[in-house]
Amino acid sequence: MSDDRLKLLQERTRYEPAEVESRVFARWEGAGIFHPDPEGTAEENYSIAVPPPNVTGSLHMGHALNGSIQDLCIRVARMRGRRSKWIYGTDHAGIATQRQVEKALAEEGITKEELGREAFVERVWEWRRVHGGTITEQFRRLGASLDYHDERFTMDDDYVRAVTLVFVRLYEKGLIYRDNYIVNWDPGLRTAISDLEVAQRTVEDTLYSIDYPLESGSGAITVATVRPETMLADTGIAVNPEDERYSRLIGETAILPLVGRRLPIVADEHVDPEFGTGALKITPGHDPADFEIGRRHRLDEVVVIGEDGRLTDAAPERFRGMEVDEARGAVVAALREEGLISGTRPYEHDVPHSHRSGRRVEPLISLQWFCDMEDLARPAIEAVRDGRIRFHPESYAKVYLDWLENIRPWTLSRQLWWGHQLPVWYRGEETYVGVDPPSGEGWERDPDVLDTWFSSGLWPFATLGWPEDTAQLRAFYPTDVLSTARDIIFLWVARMVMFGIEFTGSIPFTDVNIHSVIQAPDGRRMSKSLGTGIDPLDLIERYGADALRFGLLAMSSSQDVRFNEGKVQQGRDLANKLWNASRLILLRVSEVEPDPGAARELEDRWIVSRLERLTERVAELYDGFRFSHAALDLYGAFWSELCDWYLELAKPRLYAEDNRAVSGVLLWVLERTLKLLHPVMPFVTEEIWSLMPGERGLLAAAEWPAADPRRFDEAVEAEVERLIEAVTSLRRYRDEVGARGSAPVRGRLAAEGYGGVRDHLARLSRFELVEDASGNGDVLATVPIPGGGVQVLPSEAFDPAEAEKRIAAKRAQLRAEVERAERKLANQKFVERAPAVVVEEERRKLEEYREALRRLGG
RNA sequence: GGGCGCGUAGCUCAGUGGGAGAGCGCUCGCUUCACACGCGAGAGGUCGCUGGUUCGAAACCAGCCGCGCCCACCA
Repeated sequence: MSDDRLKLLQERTRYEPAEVESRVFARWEGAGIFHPDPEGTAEENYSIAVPPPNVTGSLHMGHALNGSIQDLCIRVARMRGRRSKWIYGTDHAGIATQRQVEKALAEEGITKEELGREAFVERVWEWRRVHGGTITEQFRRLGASLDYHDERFTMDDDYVRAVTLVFVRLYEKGLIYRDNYIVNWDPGLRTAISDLEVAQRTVEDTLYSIDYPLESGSGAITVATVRPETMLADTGIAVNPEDERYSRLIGETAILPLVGRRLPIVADEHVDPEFGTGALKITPGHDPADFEIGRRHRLDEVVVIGEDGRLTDAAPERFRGMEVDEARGAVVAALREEGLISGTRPYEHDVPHSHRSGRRVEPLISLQWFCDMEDLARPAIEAVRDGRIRFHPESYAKVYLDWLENIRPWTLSRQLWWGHQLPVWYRGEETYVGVDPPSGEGWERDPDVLDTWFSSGLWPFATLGWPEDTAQLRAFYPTDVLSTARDIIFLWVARMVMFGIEFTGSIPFTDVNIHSVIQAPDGRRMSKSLGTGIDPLDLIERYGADALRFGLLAMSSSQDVRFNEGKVQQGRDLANKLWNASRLILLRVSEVEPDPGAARELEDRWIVSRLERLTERVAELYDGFRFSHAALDLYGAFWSELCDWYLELAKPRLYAEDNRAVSGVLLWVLERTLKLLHPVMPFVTEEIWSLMPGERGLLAAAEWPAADPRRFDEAVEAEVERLIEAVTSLRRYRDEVGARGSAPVRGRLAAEGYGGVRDHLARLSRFELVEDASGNGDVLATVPIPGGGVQVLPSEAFDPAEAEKRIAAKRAQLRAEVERAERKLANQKFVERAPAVVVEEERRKLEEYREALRRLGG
């Protein structure tokens, strides 16, 4: 080791992530291990496509968690010797990005309309040039081993061509079509949005009862509505066919107040006779349910609320041009005047809101582009049903299947400027859809762009060069794992499966990992607007990237989990402990090869056995997507078994003049530990790896260890287990009797089976074990240990009076245990029906307690 | 309305049929030559409630209470 590195080890008693991380990251990138050559087949290689972050976004806790998970997977695969590519890139994020730029323009006092489409789009590109690199830099800080050399963007020319081609092919297949259909209109963004971009919110409304006179003149039919202004677009009334109150009115006609339109009264199953008056006004133009009913009964479709949120010319003149809220008041007032409002009551219900703008969605009939999903869904359902794609946890397969089995058409077009413009041109009545613009004069291109998630659906293969048959595609598609939070299972995961199968003939990945949602510490959603967000970069600065990674992995066990900074601290402590354990080893060992075969002593064979088991367990947990268990098991095994016990047991030999044998074991132990921990904490492990003797290359590219069951040793584990129990028992005694400082308690070993570990027992418990045969006269107490006890003899270490009190307490405790076990064994049913081993174990314990009690003179 | 998940130590969470666990916090003791981001020893829980299955339930079943999320065209 070079002198300055040696000095660093000697002097630095704390691990300092800030100093290490950038240096280590540069070594990884310099070695090119994140950028595999596109060779071999996807079968033998390994790949993950990152969920592309919004191009102008910055790293939030969800990114940090999912980044930690994916990086762990990629690093394990890479160490297993598979050519591993973590596909990187960013998403143009249509609505989100357009809004950001619009906001920035607003601050300059310009609207996008003043700028014009072309100039506006140029501004967005400019925005991306300025802000687009932020999140990439942040992923580096996290240690993410993404393939940064091969960064994609959903608005790259190649990517746009792939998107266009997919649209054209689906159009040619007849799945994409243009239609007048009821859509979710976002009045804030002035665009149609899909069902998945709508969220229900509970709203306090007024439910109005309105009388609609019958044409026959024989009274009126009363309907209930929370949207009286939409009555101007009513084209029918529906009642339940089973509802006897209204059966005589079916086929009759009502007259729409304020408008005078004739409204047929129809029978439809959808109407709930129990609700309101049991009569439903039908507004096909402004209510999705009414739209369906209207189509079933061939009712007229009238649109009175325009895309600008104002009443259209289809409304009576006095209401035209009014905003919706204004119109509501005006309509109610007009109805009141005519005495047609027969009741009002407060009414709480769920109302669709735009996920993006937060505005109440205005359902209206609009001419949009749609994609029929049923044909695409069928094979995507099959892929999960037959297990070619597996969800982790499994329960999400059901969520996915339920959605696909009831899938509805997808509203594709968005009235935005930033995004993939539809490859559609019109000329009079003609429509042209194609990859290349039409020839001839007079064609006008559809101004709309595609839903952002349309291009996202192509992510795993469009990033690799599809539709060209590229080496990248052959080497890395299909990918292996897709990891994400549950909120985009439908928006993204399902659509990738559908598009993947449709356009490549292959499922896009085999395993879908759905990770926890991390909430704010108080249980609310973590969000910037609520002020509940916690910045992962801030945590990296305070605790280090390894600490953050460990903490996030450790806390992400169930569906939702509260952010717990303590877990990040635990990660920092672990990194520090690892650093210090390494200092102990590396500053003392002889320069020998790491060698588990050098394990001769009991404790050596014990730690080797334990680490082999840990190796097996960790691989199981990593492969089973149980990352929190893996992180915490590694923590526990390293801290307790390795540091608290093995290193303490090995110290005397490490400090001895000839420490070659133990050095071989220690180096092997360290090597194995670093490898197992590397996917969780890549920086600190890589740094320590570089300080180990010998020329060993990068840990990130080192060979992943396979557990060797031949080195499992139950007998040795049991023996050390006994030793640990005995040491703990003696230490407890010391503590209880108030033994002073490091003064040894004198004692006489009166227990079987400690021949080989007598010195360990004495040293770790701070007892002086003497061979004193001078009778039992001065035995102050007997401390029970497995297989016997230790007779305590007078010494300078403590006051005997204290000891007597303690023994009395212990006797009482043992008597209680004996009684409990006796009671259990007296139960005939237990003895007869419980498995023999269980009963036997209970008998064994009883004997043990009796024996211990007897030794204490009870 | 349907579905998923959660309710275990003061806090955040493990534990899915054989005597309640971890980290933090708390108490006591320790300048023990890797680490005070440390070492040692403790205290602390009728495992949401009620029934049931079982020799045995925190775990399995049923019902209830509370909380979170997703899906859904009762105006």
